[in-house]
Amino acid sequence: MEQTKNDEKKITSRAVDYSQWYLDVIEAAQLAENSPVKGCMIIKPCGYALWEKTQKILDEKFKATGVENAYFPMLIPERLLKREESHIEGFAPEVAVVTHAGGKKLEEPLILRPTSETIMYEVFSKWIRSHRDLPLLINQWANVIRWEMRTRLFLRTTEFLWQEGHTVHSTEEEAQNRVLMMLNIYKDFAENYMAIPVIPGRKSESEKFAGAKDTYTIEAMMQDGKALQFSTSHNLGQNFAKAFDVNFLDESGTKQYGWQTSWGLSTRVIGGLIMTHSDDKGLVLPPKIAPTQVVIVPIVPKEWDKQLVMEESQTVFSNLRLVGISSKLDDRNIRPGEKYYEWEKKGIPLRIEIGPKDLASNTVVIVRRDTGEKKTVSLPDLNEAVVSTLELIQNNLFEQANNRLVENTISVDSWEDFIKAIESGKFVRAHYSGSADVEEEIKKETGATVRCIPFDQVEESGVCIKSGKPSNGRVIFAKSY
RNA sequence: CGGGGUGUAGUAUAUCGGUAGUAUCUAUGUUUUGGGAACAUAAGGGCCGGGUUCGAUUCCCGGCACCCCGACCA
Repeated sequence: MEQTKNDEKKITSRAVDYSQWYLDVIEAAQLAENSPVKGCMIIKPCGYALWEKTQKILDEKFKATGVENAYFPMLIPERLLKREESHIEGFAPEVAVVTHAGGKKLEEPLILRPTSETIMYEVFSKWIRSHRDLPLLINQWANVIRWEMRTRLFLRTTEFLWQEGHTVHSTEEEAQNRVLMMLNIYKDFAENYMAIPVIPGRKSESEKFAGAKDTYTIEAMMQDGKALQFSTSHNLGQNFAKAFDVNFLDESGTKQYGWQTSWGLSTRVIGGLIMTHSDDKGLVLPPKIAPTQVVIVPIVPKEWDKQLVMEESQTVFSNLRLVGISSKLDDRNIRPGEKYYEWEKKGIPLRIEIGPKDLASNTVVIVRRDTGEKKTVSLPDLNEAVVSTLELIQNNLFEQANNRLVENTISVDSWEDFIKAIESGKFVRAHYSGSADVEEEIKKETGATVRCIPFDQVEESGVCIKSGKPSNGRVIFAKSY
């Protein structure tokens, strides 16, 4: 009991530290002083570099499946948003509206896109006439505005950056395949690049996207045990196609509505990255997402060593570039200890120290950010050692996060255990009736929601944790960001 | 929008109804450099408006901002 209490304390204090790291390490700041725009973020270069890397990796994967990039307007006529009933219901409370422009009141207000389904599908209906125009596979990198009541840096800001993919297919089956294909790309990105293990599954009725037939998600666990919806992929069915007249003539000349999907991933994942790997020393970046993978710190205690050490550092720097490692040579005139602390705080995966002692023995010292382990490596083997160590770091970070996820996921069968488990920050596998009312009740009493109906759900008869009604499988409950 | 809290230097903080202090950061100089260097000098401050008072950064009222907790959500 005492142990649990201490752990909770530790977790809480960590959660507080994260918000500090957002500012210090990632260099983003929420707009505050004298600004009417609340909860927007300024992403400075070192944070934006992470987003650029994300864009690069995803773009490549999208293009490999035939998706093309395009761009649509940020201003959307209000009437378009109203076309699909459940869509407007879901988004109306958080939409920002432009009522005046050009010095006059507008006849029809324009909304700032909270997402682009409506304006894109209005256009798609003109682009698509025949089954030969399908599938239509479009992605857009853009900003969107959602006037949330409460904001939180990176995880929920008024304006955020994201990519939103939108596709139209001639068959329901093809659309469903696309939905799962994109979810898989997100899972690959989360696990193999950001080293964040995720649980893929389907959203419950009340958590799904406004206007979708089904929403699929990958859910990650932060260090405090709370869930983060990493990204989602929606099967829109024909809901929007019917509202926006997205139709085509099939082989037999019959008019048919398209089957649509949409899928997105936002700057929220940068927050997730920080909250998954950071430790008490600061940020920890997995090598495959780190804009700078290695920092080289030359050590020059005596002036007469300086030239030799600097020359060697330059050589190491150039050699690393040859094997595709991005590195930084820190030749500032400050003490080495100060540099170590700075780069550790910024999460650079690997540090190379080069000094006179190393030159004498034709070696260098490499230090891992994740474990702090120091190793002496002979110069000719350096490139190889760096490449293999970065790989070890990448794998270790995933392992650590995955162990945490596995250890903190439990199955429970009684309401008392359920409450206890949720309070201690676990992912809980429990039986559930599937009714939205029951979910609402559980949320009110415990703060937990259905994160997803996992793909690995096993057929098993039981009774709903709250209502006692029969259920044939467990879903995942957790508190979430 | 409801409940609670806080506004002092770029940052973090202290004190006080009567000259606002410390650390850090910044600038310059000297000595330093294998885990956050030392000394010297300089620069920099009370959210906004009103009231009480001889005098307000302090007390009171109003505004604004920010933080935490709820409802909303990627």
